[in-house]
Amino acid sequence: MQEYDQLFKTLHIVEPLLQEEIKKVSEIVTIPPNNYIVEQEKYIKWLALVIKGRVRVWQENEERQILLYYVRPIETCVLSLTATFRDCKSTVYAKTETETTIVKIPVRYVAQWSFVYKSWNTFTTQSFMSSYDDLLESFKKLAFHKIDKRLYSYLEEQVMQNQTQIIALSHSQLAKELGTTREVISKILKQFELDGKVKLHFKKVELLKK
Amino acid sequence: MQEYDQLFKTLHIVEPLLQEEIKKVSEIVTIPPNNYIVEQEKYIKWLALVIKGRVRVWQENEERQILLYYVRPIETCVLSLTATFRDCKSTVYAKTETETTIVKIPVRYVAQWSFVYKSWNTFTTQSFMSSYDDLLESFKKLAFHKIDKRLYSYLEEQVMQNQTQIIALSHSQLAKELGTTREVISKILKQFELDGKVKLHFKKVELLKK
DNA sequence: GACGACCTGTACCAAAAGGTACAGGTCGTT
DNA sequence: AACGACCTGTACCTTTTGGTACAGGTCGTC
Repeated sequence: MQEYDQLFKTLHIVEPLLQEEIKKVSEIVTIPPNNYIVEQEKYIKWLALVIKGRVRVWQENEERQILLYYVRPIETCVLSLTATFRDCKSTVYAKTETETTIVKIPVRYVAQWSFVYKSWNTFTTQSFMSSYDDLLESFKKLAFHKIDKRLYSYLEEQVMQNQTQIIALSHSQLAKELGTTREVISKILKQFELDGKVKLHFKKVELLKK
Repeated sequence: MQEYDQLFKTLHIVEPLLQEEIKKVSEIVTIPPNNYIVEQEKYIKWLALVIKGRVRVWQENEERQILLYYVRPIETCVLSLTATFRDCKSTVYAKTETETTIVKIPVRYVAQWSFVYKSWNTFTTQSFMSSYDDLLESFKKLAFHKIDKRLYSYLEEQVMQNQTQIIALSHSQLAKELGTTREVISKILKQFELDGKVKLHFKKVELLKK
């Protein structure tokens, strides 16, 4: 299967035995947009590797949400990974944003392989590290930057990842990404527009190049 | 050496070969209070395991600080651990708060052992996971809770960890822990006192039992 | 016991962020 | 083209947090 070959190549999984095992125990599924992958307080039974599509991962409380990160091909959701090892409840939400294809690997193999196969060990370790660093960076931004700066960073990030100057999100969606309210986003965006940083369209923000 | 035996026991390091290796390549050092262990932007050459004492780990920018966590016996600083694996620059500060004894293990062994020794693998993995979860929890608090609630949580946390109702920190030290300013802390603490939640002393806060 | 360094409390003001209310716009559907 | 659902802009107000200024307290030490 072509999906597996791509997966192995990207993750540098070279051991034939490991490749065999993955093919044997995993399952490839395609999920429509707007479906939950993990829900808060639910147990996670498998590790998900995203092959195609995009998954949004966030935290929420009663009245707010805040984005943690997006999972794109081919990354793995590290939350999923920590949950995998501890076999415990998830404290975050993950939902598909586009049609998404994932490889599901049952929990019990994940830890065991990391001791047997060097490339699996490397992959899981690397995953952890980069996620930890990312989270640390997010923490710092949240602690020290005001919302306007965080919003601008967010827009830049989106532009870079999607390779287009248009961010197709409404103000209230942006508010959810940043853990704030619609009005705040509206005001800041309007100010950005006055400053010549963005151009506003209906349900779209265009980031103007400097 | 008694320090090593305690270390092995706590970390469940059972392999005689690994115990040998650790003794051979590591170094035990005792550091006076208020010394930096890692500094932002500096390369980390070894992994530190705290055997005795207490290390404060935080982030800062121009005008503020915010606590990430404390390292106590026997935990390891995961930042140190991620840095260990990626052999890259640290983005946080770590400083001893009391006289602290640490075991220094050179970077190059840490990754390599985790593939050879099951207990080392388990230790590093567990370390990662719990740190990731902790950070996630901190992120959530920072995103959703107001300062008064975060301050109260912080006080409760200190009481639990130190086994005393007295938190021996000045208002400005508390402000640094939570990434805010002295005045804000003073006001909130005064309100807590009026509410009968705490009793204020000079450079000390006493958390009253409910 | 006088001095300096640092701590605490608070009045007052400013900035940032959040919330209410409402006017008007966009767009898909019927 | 009319309706409803949702989006955008904004005036206005409140709450939260931050910053200035200063009065007075605590404590070590010389």
